[in-house]
Amino acid sequence: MPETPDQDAAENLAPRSRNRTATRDAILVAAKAQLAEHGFAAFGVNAVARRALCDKQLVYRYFGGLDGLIDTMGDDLASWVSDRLSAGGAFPAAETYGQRLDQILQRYLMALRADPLMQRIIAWEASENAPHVRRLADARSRALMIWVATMRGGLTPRDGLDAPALNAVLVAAIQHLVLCGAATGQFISVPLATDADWLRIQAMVTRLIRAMHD
Amino acid sequence: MPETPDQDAAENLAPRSRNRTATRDAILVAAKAQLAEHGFAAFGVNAVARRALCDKQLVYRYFGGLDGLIDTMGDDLASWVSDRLSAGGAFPAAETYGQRLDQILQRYLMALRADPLMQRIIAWEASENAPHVRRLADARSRALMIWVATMRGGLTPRDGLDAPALNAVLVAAIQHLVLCGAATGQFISVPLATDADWLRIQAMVTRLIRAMHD
DNA sequence: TAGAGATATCACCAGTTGGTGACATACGCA
DNA sequence: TGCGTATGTCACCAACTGGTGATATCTCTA
Repeated sequence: MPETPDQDAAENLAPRSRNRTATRDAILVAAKAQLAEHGFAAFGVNAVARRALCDKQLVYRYFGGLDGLIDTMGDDLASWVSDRLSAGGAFPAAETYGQRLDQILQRYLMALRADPLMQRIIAWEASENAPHVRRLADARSRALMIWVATMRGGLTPRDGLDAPALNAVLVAAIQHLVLCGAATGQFISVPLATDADWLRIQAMVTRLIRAMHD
Repeated sequence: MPETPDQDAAENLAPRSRNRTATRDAILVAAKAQLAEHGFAAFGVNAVARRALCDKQLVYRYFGGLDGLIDTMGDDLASWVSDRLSAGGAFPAAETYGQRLDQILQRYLMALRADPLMQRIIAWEASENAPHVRRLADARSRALMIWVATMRGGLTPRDGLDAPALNAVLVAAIQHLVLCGAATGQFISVPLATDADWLRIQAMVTRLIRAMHD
């Protein structure tokens, strides 16, 4: 992921002096920002507290440590995911399952590209199997699948097609390309920086879905 | 990735007392083993030296620090990649570019599944953009592309197909699925543990290639 | 206004990290 | 044989980590 300049300054507006819920929120916000900007390698109690401009003791008091904090982030994630993914408004009508799947995956790709926090969580998920990561990843995965189920409507895939396997392949490809694109701007010599670059990938996804579903 | 029990014992056979090249090799072996087993989060001068059963000072003396060590690992990687990928012997004859691509990707998937070190490097590559990681990743990517070019033979993709984009999508999917499978044993509810699980994915890859190339 | 309870801060711990300089020891060459 | 050098070891540094107990300070209630 690209290194962004530190902006460890206070990202809280209110004075928030001696206000428990406000401090708690500030810590949560700081945690998300820290993870999004600096990745899981630099994610810890000290870093979060420093960023939230409060003592790390409060992280222990209000969340019971990093694990509790991560769990809380996971709880947040559900609504957050659907917010981000629904940001583009309702889908246009789709006649086939394939068309709807294409709409879903295109939107997922766009949302993921614009969302460093989600990228970081996915990268974390693919790198480690520590229990807290699992919980975060599960929360993310669950939220995603609920959203997909909602968006699918009454459409069903055609017979003789291993739809779950196809979905896995396409979602995995999208996630990996977004991660690598964010990190290095390319993938096996295919550029992944500009919108035009991504249009090639998006077109390929559409083409693959058409070939399998139509 | 699954946690494997520590086997930090000596993985060196010879007494290797006061033998520079042997010590150097031992450090290199230890570095690879450390990265493969415990991931990049636990990868550092201290861990490697501890594992190689020597003083960390020697890592600095013989490699000029972690960066030099990683660079040397990258140099090794080239031959290592082609060794692993060529392990299955020559490919059977292929009539079309699509058939050959399928053979290549199937073998890549198998090799990757069996290779924790490569998995770790890929995960690292997708997570960070630090300069040393870049060099490792570049070495890996370059070796892979050389191998693919060699294996491709004189076959060419058909017109009107964005072959690089298709390759990017398929390789990305394979890498991501292998990573997530190794870490959690599944991906969006599709199991990725047994050989039978992977057969579903492999069949889907074949099907996608056929649809695009034949 | 006085006190109690909540909120925040500080000081400290043991352990780890990356990194360096000084020292001991064994080997090979004169 | 003795000596220089390559090899290996040890001790140390500052900085950081996760984690905890004691203390200060504010706020609200009685």
